[in-house]
Amino acid sequence: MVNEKKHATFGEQLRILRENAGLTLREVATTIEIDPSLLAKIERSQRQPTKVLIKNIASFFNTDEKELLNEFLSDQIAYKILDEEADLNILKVAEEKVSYLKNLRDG
Amino acid sequence: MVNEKKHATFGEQLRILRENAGLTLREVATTIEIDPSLLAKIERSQRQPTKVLIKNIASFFNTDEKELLNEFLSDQIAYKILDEEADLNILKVAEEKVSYLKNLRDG
DNA sequence: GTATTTTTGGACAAAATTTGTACTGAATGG
DNA sequence: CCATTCAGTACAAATTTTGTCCAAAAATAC
Repeated sequence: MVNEKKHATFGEQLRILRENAGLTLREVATTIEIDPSLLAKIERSQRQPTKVLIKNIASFFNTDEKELLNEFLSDQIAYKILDEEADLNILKVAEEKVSYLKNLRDG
Repeated sequence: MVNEKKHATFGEQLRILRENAGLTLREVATTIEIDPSLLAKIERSQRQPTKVLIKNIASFFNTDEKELLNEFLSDQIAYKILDEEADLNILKVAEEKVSYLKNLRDG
């Protein structure tokens, strides 16, 4: 009862979307105009989607683009932490830096 | 009484270290064997330090390498959020994904 | 003032990373 | 069998990042 599917990666969520629609990689890939192999890699987080691609995916599956983009961005951060073996508390620090930098930039 | 220097960027902290030591860019740069211009850019967050460089900086200033590295990593995350104009809550999502992924990888 | 040193900023080649495709092989289902 | 789907590798092309050089600006000292 611990890890529901909620925090799957972007790729996993994409795969679920596709499988729920009962479509193959090729079917999705050709209509969004990329190589099926690339789509497969994206589903397995071996390649990163471009923003245009995320937009196309969102419209293909009729899901919210902004939400998909957020999923992708949080993926990137999660993977960075994993492969830097960084302490989770850098997230808190990062958050504080964001407001620090926003203050500098704006007010 | 709001923003103490605590959440300055990596570069700003580096600059503070250098200025507190009363040294010029050139002085620091030559002993850690980089171009002064590169060091200046790093202080202004226009270039990113490599890990080796962080190590050298830490040992030059006698500060903790791991801590400096964390500063740098949190910088990277903060800048990503800023230039993607991402919602701060992706940090929470990222944190959850980290444990999700760790679970997948390990147990 | 002007000379000297420090710092900034742009331009750019070199290096490193990422991307997307082609191709091969394994697995599955007729 | 044969056809199709997906995984996995290799690699050229594209993109991004890096580090240096140089000149201009800013600060400091004389």
